[in-house]
Order: sequence, then C-alpha cells, then structure tokens
Amino acid sequence: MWDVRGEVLKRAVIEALGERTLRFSELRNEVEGVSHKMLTQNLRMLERNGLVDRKAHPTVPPRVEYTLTDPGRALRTVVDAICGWTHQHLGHIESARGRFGA
Amino acid sequence: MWDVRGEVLKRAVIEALGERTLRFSELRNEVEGVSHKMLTQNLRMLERNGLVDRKAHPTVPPRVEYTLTDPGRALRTVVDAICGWTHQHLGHIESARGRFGA
DNA sequence: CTGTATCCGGTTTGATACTG
DNA sequence: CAGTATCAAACCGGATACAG
Repeated sequence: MWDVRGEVLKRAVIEALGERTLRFSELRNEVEGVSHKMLTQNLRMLERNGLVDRKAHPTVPPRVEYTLTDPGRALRTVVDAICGWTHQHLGHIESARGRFGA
Repeated sequence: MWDVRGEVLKRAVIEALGERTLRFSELRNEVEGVSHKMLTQNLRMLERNGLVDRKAHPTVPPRVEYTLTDPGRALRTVVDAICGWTHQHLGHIESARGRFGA
C-alpha cells in the first residue's frame, strides 16, 4: 500500500528535506536506494510544481541545494498523516496479509 | 503530482466506498474510467491489506459487495488531507508550472 | 455478474557513458 | 559534484477471450 514507485520517492524527498536544505549528494544519501537518475527526475518534477526550490552555486565543483517551498512544507503535514496512519495500522495490515497468504 | 497510477485508483476506491457498501459493478460505475482488470487488481490489493472487506453472495448471478474496514475508513482522513492540500495549493502549483514551462 | 488468464504495445527504469 | 543522453530490460495496463 502506498508503496508504488514515483510517489514514495517524492514523499521520501519531502521527508528528507524537512526544514533543512540539502545538496544533491546529501539527498542521495538520505533517500537510500534511489538511483541518480530517478532522484534527478523527481527533483525536477517537484521543482516544476513549485514544491522544491533549487539553488545552484556557480562554483567548481558545482554545489546545488534543495529546499522545500511553503507549499512543499505544507505537504509535510500530509506526509506525516500518512506515516501516522501507517504506524497506527501496520499491525492490522500485517496480520491481514498473514491471514490472506495462508 | 499525486496523479500517478495505482495510488490514485486506490484513493478513488476508498473515496467511492466511503461509509457505503457497493457491488463490484457499482464501484466500476462510481470510479469512472477504470478498467475491469485494474479495479479487480486493486480491490484484491486493498482486501489483502485488510482495508476492504469482500463479501460474496453465492447466488446466480453472483453478487459481491465491498466495504471499508476500520483501517480503511481511517484512511479516508488521510485521503481527505491530500485532497485538502491539493485544493489549497493548486493555484500555486499551476502558476509554478506556468513559470517553468515559459 | 464477477473474476481469471493471456497477449501485446507503451512506459519506466537502471546501467552506462559523457559533459561542464 | 551535478546533470543529461542513450539503450535494453522489466513492468504495467488495456483488450480480449473465457469460466462459474
């Protein structure tokens, strides 16, 4: 449940950012298991939708920082609600799976 | 955003069921645009995770009714939060898209 | 009516190589 | 370090046919 591709990754990014500002590579470490490509792709999407702010420093080597915008931070509430629900009902879900698989 | 495949459909099913009990065909009408296959597949998933209760009446023709379980109903709150957030920030998102695409 | 199985085309993804 | 381009493999969803 809710563990379907793209969405989970976006959620993970939002959770990872929280109130912080992170560089691309930091984000990549934070959200484990994500490929270079997917992270880029999803960050572009989040940026495009105005949920994430991208700040590139014209240095060498490059340094790019990502931060949640206001709407992005507002989304954290929703993400937290999802996490809360999951935490609260995980037991039920797992036992349901157990009965089903049996 | 959030409009990615499987998840939307599960949300739609949860919204459609609400407090009601619906038959397969009723659900199919309620969630428009969903294919026979996808609806079945997602209902199985929801059932497997204990979010939806499936009650089959051994009649001819068959009559199968779906209802949200307690965890399933609890999820409605989360779904509503998502809808609320979307409603609240849609303007911002669209203007962000506009700036980006330009 | 409800549900399963199969085939098939489009989409998505990870790996890899390359740029500034 | 951050990002793009390309390509084959895996995945997914719709259409269709069939069953109880």
